[in-house]
Formats: sequence, structure tokens, C-alpha cells
Amino acid sequence: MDKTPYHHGDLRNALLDTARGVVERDGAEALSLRSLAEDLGVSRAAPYRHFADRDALLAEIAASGFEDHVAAYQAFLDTDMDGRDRIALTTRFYLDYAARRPGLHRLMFESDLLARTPPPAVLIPPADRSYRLLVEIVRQAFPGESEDATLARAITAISTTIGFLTLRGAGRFKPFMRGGLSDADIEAAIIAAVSNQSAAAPLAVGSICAPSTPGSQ
Amino acid sequence: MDKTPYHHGDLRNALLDTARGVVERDGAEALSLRSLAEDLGVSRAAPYRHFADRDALLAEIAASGFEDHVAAYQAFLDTDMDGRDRIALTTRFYLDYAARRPGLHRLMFESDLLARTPPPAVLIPPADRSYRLLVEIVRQAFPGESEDATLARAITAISTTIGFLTLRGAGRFKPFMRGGLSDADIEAAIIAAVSNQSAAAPLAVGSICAPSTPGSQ
DNA sequence: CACGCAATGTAAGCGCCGACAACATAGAGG
DNA sequence: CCTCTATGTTGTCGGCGCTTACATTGCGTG
Repeated sequence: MDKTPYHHGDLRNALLDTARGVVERDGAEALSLRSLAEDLGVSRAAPYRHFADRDALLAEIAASGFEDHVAAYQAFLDTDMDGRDRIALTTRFYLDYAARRPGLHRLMFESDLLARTPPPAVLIPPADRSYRLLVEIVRQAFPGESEDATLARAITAISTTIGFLTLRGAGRFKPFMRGGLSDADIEAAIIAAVSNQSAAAPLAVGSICAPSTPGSQ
Repeated sequence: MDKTPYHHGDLRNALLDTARGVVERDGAEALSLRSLAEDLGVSRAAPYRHFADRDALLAEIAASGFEDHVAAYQAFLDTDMDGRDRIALTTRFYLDYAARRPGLHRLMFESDLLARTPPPAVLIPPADRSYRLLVEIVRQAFPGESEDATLARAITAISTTIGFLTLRGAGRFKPFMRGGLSDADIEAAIIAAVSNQSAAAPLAVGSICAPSTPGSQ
């Protein structure tokens, strides 16, 4: 009956939607422009009319992920709650977001998209906004500190959260869980560590040790 | 003169050495068995006589990386020093190791090799030993705690360290460094956070917040 | 010493991929 | 109506992982 028209109509958004689904579930590595085009019933060259290359499509998907985070952080900041609880809530959000969309999480926080020089233009605004809001959340939890101290706290907090997700995703914690420690226990410990950083001097350490590197063979 | 002999002589080790160099510098994604074979002057199929597939080669490279870590941890444990200082030294080792071999670090801590079921057999022994030694380092820094508490501390410590490296490698901290915060400052803050975890109750937190997920669209 | 067999290497080919160039179609605006 | 541009197609190139069938070598054993 309705034979497929020559023009798709909204191929660009169709590509974004379908591709985001693939990335969320199976990660950026699993995304193939060819199979994507085939799934949507267009030729393999069609996607290149809308995205310069594969990375350009991935950049837009990552950007949409950062926009999700921006919306969530903004909502957290708009609610009136204790600063430490807000950090715990934010950390909980990270964990849930990554659990639901492991591949998208990896694209956002482990890919080198943002390390390019220059990074994809579409990625910069949402990534920057998410930085700023995260720092604001940390600032409100540890008020009255210097800007550098706040930044150091923010970096430590996000490092702990992302590192946990990276390592769990990489299967590095499987040996730890043969004991009595459940996944929920570990998540609770991470949230506690992020929310209850010691209130003292995050930048007070000198160089405790020289950058020696034994075993570097 | 010496025309290339039919048999390479030590192709397996040559593959490992050359491949490890590529992985250390440019990451596992950059490793191509074809170009590797060409560089070594053998045919494209030759590597498959020594490794079942690309992942098998990568697994051996990752294993050698974990063995580096095991050797370093053992050396740290053999020296007589304050427990917190040893944690700081261990963290410093992570940072340096990853700085010198960014691609190998990613293969070890971000790839899903260990998440497979089952993981590559060559990878399990060195990975397990590195777990155990790391836990031992943490235990000596926070003696007298329950096994679960020690594990939670270890997980938090390595999460913070690896997360920092992942995020810096992904370019996520570039916006933070436009201010007065240098890279060395940030590293010092990470080391301080890992070494000076609050001594109190790493597992004492209940469920501070429900797993709500605003903005999950 | 010779021989046969396992270890190790080669050549060719499959199917997948990203990307580009040349061509086809359709719809919007003069 | 007609052209111009946006959009989609086909064909092609080079690269990849991996497999199959075949070639060479050298070691262990009769």
C-alpha cells in the first residue's frame, strides 16, 4: 500500500532516537551507521546528509545526556533541603542514571569526545552547564570555603562516583562481592563517602610523597 | 643477505611486545592485528596461530599490567611506613602509572574484559592478587575494622582514584582548570581525599534517600 | 639417519564497517 | 513552469576480524 516515499520526512530525528537507544543499551561501540540506516529503511549513505560522521552523531547523543543531568541538578537545587542530603541525592541520581543507560553513561564520562581539540561544539554548552550546577551543589553543602576548595571537593565527589560506576561496569568488584557485601551496601558506602567528606582542609596536603614509580619496568 | 626466514622465531613474544607498546600509548581501540602483523613482517593470519582472537591478546596485555601493579603493591607492603602514607604512595603510583601508559590503564580499568562471563583465564590470577594486596594496604591504614568496612574503604579509595583518571582522561576537568587550580593541585587533593577518609563509620549510613530519579525522561 | 607429524607461517576470501563521489528525486520558491 | 537545493541512492574504496585451505619447517622418534 503506502510504499516508502523517497524522502523519509524526519530522518535526522529518527537517527538520533534510534541511535540513542542503541547507545544507551549497548554503548557507542555497538553503534553502526550502516545497520542504523538499514533499520530505518534508508540507504547507508543517507545518515551522512545529516551528520558529518559517526562521531558527530555520538556527540549529539552525549549532549542530550548532559542535558538530562542539567535538568536533574537544576531540580535538586530548586528544592529546599540540607546540602549534604542534596549531594547524596545527586550521587543517587548518577547511580540510577548509569544503571538505566550504561552505554550512554560510558559515552558521557569515559569517551574522549570532550578531550578532543576542540571538542564537538554541540557538547560544550550542556557539559559546561552540568559542571557549574554540580559545583553549585557542592558549594551549598560546604559553604564558606574558597573557590579552589569547593572545586577540589567537587572533583573528588564526582571522581568517586564515576570511578565506582566505571569499575563496577568493568567487573572489577565481582571478587569483593563473594563476601557479605551486597551491591546496595557498596552503593550506600559510596554515597556516604561522597556526602560526608571530612570537613577539614581538602587542599591542605603538601607533597606527601615523591612521584616515585617502583615496578614501572 | 639474511632474507626473512619462513618462521619468525619468537612471534608470540614479538606480538605481545609490539602490541603492548601500541596499547600503552594509543589504547586498545587503536590495536589492529592486521597492521601489527604487517609491522612485524608476517602475514595477517599469523597472529591467529598464537592468540585465539584479538581479545585474547588484549587479555594477556592487561594481565601484564596487573602484574606490574602487584609488584608495586608488594613492594609498598614490604616497606615499613605509616599506613596512611602507604595509601598516599599507592595512589601516587596509580596516577603515575596511568600518566605513562594511558591506554594500558584504560584497558585494565575501563574495558569490560573482566566483566565477561567467564573472564579471560589469564587475567584472573593477577587481577585477584592485585585486589587482595590493595585491600591489605587499606587494612593496615585503618586497622581493627570489620572486613566489610575495610572492603568498603578499599572500594571507595580505588573508585576515587580511577574516577579521577577516567574523567581527566575524558577531558572533563578542562573547565575546572581555567581558574587557579593546577593539575598538581588536583592530584594532591585526590591523594588527600583517598588517604584521609574520615575515620568514622564507612558503613553507618542507612538509606539517606530513596532511589528517585527526577529528570529521567 | 630418515621420516612423519605437529607447529608455524602464507594466500585468499567472507562479511562487516566508515566514508566518499556521482547520480536521482522531490519539494519549495521564483 | 522551472530551477535550485535538500535529501536519498548506488557504487566504490580501504580497513578490519576472522576462517579455510595450503605451504614450510624442524623436532622427536623409529
